[in-house]
Amino acid sequence: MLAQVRREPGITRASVARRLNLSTGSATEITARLRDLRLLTETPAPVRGRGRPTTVLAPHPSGPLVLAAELRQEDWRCAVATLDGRVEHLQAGRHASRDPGPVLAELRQVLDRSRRWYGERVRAVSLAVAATFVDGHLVQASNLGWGPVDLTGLIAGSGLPLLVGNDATLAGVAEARTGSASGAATALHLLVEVGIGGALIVGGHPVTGAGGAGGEYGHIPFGDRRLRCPCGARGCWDLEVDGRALARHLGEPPPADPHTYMRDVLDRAPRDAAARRAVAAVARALASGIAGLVNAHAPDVVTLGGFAGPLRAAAPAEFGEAYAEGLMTFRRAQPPPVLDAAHGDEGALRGAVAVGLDHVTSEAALASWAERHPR
Amino acid sequence: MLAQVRREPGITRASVARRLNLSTGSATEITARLRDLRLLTETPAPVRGRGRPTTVLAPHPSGPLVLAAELRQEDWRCAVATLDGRVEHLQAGRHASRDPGPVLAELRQVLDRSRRWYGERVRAVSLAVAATFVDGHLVQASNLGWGPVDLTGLIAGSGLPLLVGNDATLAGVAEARTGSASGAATALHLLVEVGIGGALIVGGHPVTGAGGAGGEYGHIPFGDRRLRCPCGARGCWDLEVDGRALARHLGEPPPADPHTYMRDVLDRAPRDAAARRAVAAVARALASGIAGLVNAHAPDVVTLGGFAGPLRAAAPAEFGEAYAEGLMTFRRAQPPPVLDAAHGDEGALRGAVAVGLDHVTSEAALASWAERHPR
DNA sequence: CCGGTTATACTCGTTGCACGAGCATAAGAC
DNA sequence: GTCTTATGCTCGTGCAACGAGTATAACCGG
Repeated sequence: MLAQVRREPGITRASVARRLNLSTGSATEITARLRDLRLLTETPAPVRGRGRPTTVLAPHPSGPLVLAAELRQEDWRCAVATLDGRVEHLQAGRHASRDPGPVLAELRQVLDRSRRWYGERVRAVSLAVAATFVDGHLVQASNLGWGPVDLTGLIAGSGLPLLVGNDATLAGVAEARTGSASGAATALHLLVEVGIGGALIVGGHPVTGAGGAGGEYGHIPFGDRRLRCPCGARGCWDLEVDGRALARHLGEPPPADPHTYMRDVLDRAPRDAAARRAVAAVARALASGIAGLVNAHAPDVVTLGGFAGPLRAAAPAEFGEAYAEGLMTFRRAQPPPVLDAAHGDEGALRGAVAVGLDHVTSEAALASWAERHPR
Repeated sequence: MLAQVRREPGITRASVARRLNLSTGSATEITARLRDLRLLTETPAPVRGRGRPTTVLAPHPSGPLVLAAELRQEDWRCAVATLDGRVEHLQAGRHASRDPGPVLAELRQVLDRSRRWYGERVRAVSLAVAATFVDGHLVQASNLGWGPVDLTGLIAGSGLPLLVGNDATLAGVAEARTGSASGAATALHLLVEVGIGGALIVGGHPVTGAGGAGGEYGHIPFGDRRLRCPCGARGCWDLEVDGRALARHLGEPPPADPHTYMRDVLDRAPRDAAARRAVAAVARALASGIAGLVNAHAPDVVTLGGFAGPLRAAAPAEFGEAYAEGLMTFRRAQPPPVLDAAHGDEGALRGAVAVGLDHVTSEAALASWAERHPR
């Protein structure tokens, strides 16, 4: 029932019962239990037509919460979410420094303040970072210029679970749950920022492999094997689809900030033929790689985040052509649609919220919540 | 409990109870129910040490069965399996023709005979074919030289479910359940025959995407973009890792039968320097692609089927080097082990059995079985 | 304003399933 | 021959959901 409330916030009790094939008796009983546990409340629903009015199910005003935060290249954000998945932004800011220490100290302050404010209601803290994680440990964040960093200090002493995840993976989760890929059993999300990240989402859950270290789609060798990637491998797709690739095509030196560089080139592409050609080449590399991944995984839908959408928009013909050419013939009749992400740059944060709520509504977490709120 | 019996055939009732944290009362009750339903039988277990002797749980002698068959390039096989996953081969033979009609007619005869013999016990028919399936329909079997073929005729009129799957995918399932990758949460299986197929197996289930059309790992563009693949795309990995690739490296024309050709080249590689070099090049292409997939999916283990194992064995140094070079630096400390498949060329058939048993032990199928065997 | 219609909620007895405590049983150990 | 150990069986208990029947709250039409 909690899952249903999350899928359709503002749903009425009667509809939930229908969706879950519950008898009215069971619905009564279950809602009463959830109300007593301070998980849900019922408020009279606006009446529509005949029949006895039903109630709208909503998160309990003193029910569990998830704190979610996102660390991006230049800034950070913090938000709080209720059981229905509604997100309220709390605070945001630019990093005070390029080093992990001050950045984490600032985030810790914000999290501490929020925890004090919401008290026992906070049941999990969920973090999205543009970084590679192995077994919940940040091993590398090339975007932020960080090596291995211990994030557990952010909530040390609170006893709360700290959930961490890659930003592209979490954005993919958000798209699959409530975004452009909602309803798709298998979805592929690709996020171009500096390099390319992504995730295959099956049944709403990312396929992240051993230790959650999967989703490094940027390091599949779709590119030129003569190019060495900072990751250590050769021919990485990463090198073909971001600002560094644009600079190579334009015969310019590698940009210090590939992110800003790409924005500039995309901006001037409509007027500048050379920029237009470079963008088209990158769009082709993106589309042809996507086609390869579609061949391998047959997603129902592909979603594009970050610069991936604008790249396609800037060279739609080349993108479409390379996508079609890269597909196996039998897939060309009904290729998976390639859609722009619905969540924009909120995706990673909303994905972190989703994962946090998954945890909070897990069997075990609900049991521990029930112990604290007896009767 | 049925799942546990399948995971550990020959397990005793007492151990099952321990594994599932069942009280002795529940174990008594559940086994009694399953016995009455003709799903399990209990036979006295060989005594070991003190204590009251327990019983071994085994499939009921008139319990449900799965018929499994595999269609390969030149031959076919048919087997029957009980709930504990034990497989008994029934019949095998070479194809009478290269056309689907006679081949399917022969297989249909064999299946019909088996169905008559086992009667109502047969609850599913599961098929492994070296082919691409979309929504359960065979759309292409380039290996067999078939286009779209309707397989439902194989069991028409029986009312049984026909489960179909790609051979590489099913072999991967077998490896993940009971083979070299058993216990791995995420496993990658790669099968080299003509071209390369594979599957990512998460929690024992293949990630097959929309309509089950995934797993076409051979058509990821890891290769030379100038080469056009029969599949319609360019630069497919397929073209780099099979007999056709060996022929290109040896400067010979594309072989009519890449399968036999590869066996020949592998055979003479120890004596023939040119063959050795060609094999090494192919082993490198294989390993470097595997490394790319490991970067993307972070499997716990990679298993090699078909010619993939022999290719590595013929050029272990080159394979290992290309594998390591293709990995992201942070993965090199503990790269996923690359193991030869444990099931050999039985993999696909055993995978088909596994999928068939999954179906037979599903909630719905057990309910329908229970209706037929009341009390 | 009042019975009829409709949609939903509440009550209560029933059912299914597993648990746990206590007792029974079958083997080896002393 | 008893003791110990491991397991199986019986039975009363509890939980969760169901279904049938009843109650309630809105609209509708006269």
